[in-house]
Amino acid sequence: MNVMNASPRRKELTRLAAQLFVQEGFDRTTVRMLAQEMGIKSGSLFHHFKDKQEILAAVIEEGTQNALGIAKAALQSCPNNAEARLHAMARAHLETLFTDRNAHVVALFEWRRLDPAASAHLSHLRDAYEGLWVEVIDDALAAGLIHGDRFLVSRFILGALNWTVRWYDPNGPRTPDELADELVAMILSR
Amino acid sequence: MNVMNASPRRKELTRLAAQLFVQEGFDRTTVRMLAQEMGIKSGSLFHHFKDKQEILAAVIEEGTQNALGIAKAALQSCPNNAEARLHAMARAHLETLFTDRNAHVVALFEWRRLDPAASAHLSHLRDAYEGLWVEVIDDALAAGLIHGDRFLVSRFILGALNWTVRWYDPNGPRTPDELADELVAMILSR
DNA sequence: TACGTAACCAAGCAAGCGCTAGTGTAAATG
DNA sequence: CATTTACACTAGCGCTTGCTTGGTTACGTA
Repeated sequence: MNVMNASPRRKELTRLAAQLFVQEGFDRTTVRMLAQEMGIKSGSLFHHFKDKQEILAAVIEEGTQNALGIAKAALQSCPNNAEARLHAMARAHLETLFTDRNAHVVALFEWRRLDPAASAHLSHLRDAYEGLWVEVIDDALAAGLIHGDRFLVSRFILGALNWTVRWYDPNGPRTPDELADELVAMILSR
Repeated sequence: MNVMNASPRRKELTRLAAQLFVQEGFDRTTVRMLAQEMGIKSGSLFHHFKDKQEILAAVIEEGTQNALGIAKAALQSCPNNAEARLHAMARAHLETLFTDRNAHVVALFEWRRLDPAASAHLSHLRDAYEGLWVEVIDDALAAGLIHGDRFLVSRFILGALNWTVRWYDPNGPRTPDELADELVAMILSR
């Protein structure tokens, strides 16, 4: 059963689930497929997770916690000026997006499959993450680095960044950091 | 059966299907739900479409054809300079995205549910549409309106635009045109 | 009147779904 | 040593799924 634990075993199972959810989509991933990937029988799965929903919630929670941690760390260990912080957030976003790709793709594209309770709980986490962005963008606007409506600017930036999961090839010539820098360069006023 | 026809009846059914696919997602939309929404019984559905897959393909084809038409018209009826064309494309993109919202949301988020044959066929249509964008962006780069890598710039712009379906409220204070103009303003070099 | 065709329906099949119940077992805990 | 805990198993229930079957109805055309 284990509602909120995070045993190594459960973490590993969550990782495998994320992979399958990305490959097949949440709805098409059956508990039998999950169990097979995990090397157990489908019945055994419900020892680790209360139901299929909880697996989805675990995947998304894991990914978002991770993103929050990486972003906070990036902001603390970067020069304290608006431009550096903007770069740091963009880089952190893409870094977490591609090191933890499966979890984030699930969070981005399967969020609607969460039941209301899980969605409410996880919304707080996501809001905390987006709060970091709002701060950084406000600073950049105040510093005159970019202009426009703070709401629109942040949505456009996050949209451009999140959409990268649809086309970016990690084995291609560009690193995620280069991607982040190119985007920031594109929107900086000069 | 009717593989490639576009009778008024079929068009209307396709429109209703798009709405349900957005509401519930393709996988969660059952043929019984579709039939009920259409005011017929589930068996009758297969008189109009060969299978559930074909309904999805019809929705996406309809939407993409529409987008292509609107974009071409917009480009032809706008001043022949790089900046005007960039504005026109961005506006056309958001116009079609929100007048034909359901079909486009399906195209963006349920594309992977297409079987390989339908996907191959529809990819050509989508490539034709993206070809228009590539032209316009190349012109804007050549004119010095924006800078950066042509590939990255186009992906970032399309990402920011497409992501709007996740947050934009058509009943809010902003029009799609204003959205498009704000995005173009954000990336123009000055 | 006779025919062709588009549109529809009632009924149901085979397959697959999430999940439960009950059991076995090895390791950790008292 | 006795008990609990963690993890895995088998078997299958109850239900829904996409789709098929075999037929009826409405209507334009010859």
